[in-house]
Amino acid sequence: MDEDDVGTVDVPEATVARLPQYLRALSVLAEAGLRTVSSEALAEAVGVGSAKLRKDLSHLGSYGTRGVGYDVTGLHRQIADRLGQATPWNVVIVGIGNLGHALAGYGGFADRGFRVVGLFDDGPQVVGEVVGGVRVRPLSELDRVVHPGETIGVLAVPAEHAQDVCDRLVAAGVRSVLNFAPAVLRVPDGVDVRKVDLASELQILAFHAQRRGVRGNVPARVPSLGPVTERVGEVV
Amino acid sequence: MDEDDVGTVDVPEATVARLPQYLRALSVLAEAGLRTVSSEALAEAVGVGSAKLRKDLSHLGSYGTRGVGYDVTGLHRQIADRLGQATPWNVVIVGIGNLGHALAGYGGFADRGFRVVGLFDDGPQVVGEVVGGVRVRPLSELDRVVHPGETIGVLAVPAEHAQDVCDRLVAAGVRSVLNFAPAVLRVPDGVDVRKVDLASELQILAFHAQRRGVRGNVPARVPSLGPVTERVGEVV
DNA sequence: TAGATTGTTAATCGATTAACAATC
DNA sequence: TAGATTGTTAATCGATTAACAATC
Repeated sequence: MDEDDVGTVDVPEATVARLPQYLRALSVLAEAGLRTVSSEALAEAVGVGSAKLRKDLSHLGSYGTRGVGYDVTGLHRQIADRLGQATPWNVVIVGIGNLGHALAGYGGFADRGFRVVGLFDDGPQVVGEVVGGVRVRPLSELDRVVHPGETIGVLAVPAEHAQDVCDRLVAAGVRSVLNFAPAVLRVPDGVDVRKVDLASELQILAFHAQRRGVRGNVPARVPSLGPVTERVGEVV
Repeated sequence: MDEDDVGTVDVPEATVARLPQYLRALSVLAEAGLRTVSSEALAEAVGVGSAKLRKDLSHLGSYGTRGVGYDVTGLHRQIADRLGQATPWNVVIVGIGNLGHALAGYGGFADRGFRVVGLFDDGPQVVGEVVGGVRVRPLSELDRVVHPGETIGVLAVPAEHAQDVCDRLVAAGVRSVLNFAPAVLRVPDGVDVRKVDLASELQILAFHAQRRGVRGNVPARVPSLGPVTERVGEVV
């Protein structure tokens, strides 16, 4: 495959979802000074099987070297290119409440190719506040910050406002939305929405815990630093 | 299937991940006063196909009524039971930085069957602070709050501390972990870990955006509230 | 050449989907 | 009975996995 062919061939969705994990592991290995890495070792670092890793990389048209492994920085650059991280993506966050605040101040985005360029909220007590060096603006100013098609919108508003705010983001030219509101968003074709539902994640854990039957009966042997009877389980 | 058989039969993982969405939609419908709902209507509310919804519910052994639909409150209770929400789950949050703070103050957990019973951090400037009515404690007090097997641990610490803190949670009896740190956790059998990686979510969106080819070329027609030339795209 | 490790093949597994018989 | 809608079947699709020939 050609270097210029980036993005031409279809990559399975399950593979795409793992690319960020590979990228991160490669960053760590590169920082540790490693030059090459085998599929076995990289897979171990990411917590997947080596066959799956090789299959994933084969979709990128990535070439390792048989008998040797993958060039750490080379593979890192290849994946980073695929994720469009040659230049950083602009991100706007709408809804500067509890969660929006945290996301605005989260250092982990900059490290991974994203730049928070706008914060938006219509609450009069929030507008004007500066979070992480960025001033909070009213939503009416969305157009001034969003580069159509080049800006990712993060939605951290209450569920009841999510659709409305999403519509405004799309109108401003946002084509990629990360939705933290527990609401289903309708968007036109060509707009990509991903949803992160924090409570759902807990509910899924709860389902499995319930299924393991830990509820109600005393768990068999739990590694513990002290006798069980000492635990008071108070709720602060 | 028996009412008592809850949790006996295997539910596919993909189905489990959708149960929280169904539950939420049913809450909304119940609040709107709806008595029954068809698979078509419920599926529409959740944004999935009706065949998938019926298949999912069939795994629960749930019985709707042919020709009529599903009883809204009945189905709600059934799913809530499966998620173990007859009684609330206890949650502890470790790492009261930016994100941990937001999670501790997030109202959306209580509504959905979870109770934040402990906040932990070893930073001397954070310990003792009260967030959302709960006092931040040092990690050494984990044992006092965790009910072995009945408490879900939320990890909001930096990646480099994630494994260590996770080990301490497990030692205290936590069997379900929600990990926000971009790190791979090793846990013993019987411990369930889910990972939420915020930067990854953005990277996946970026991959698709890049693939759509929005980068570099002006997008065709973007619905907009004003002329494109007016956008200055400043970075605050 | 001998040893190591990739990239690919083929088998398997799980999830989705459409269609429809069962039945309210 | 006629109309509506479930629960299930069977076909299809996509993802995972193990094995191994290719090749460094």
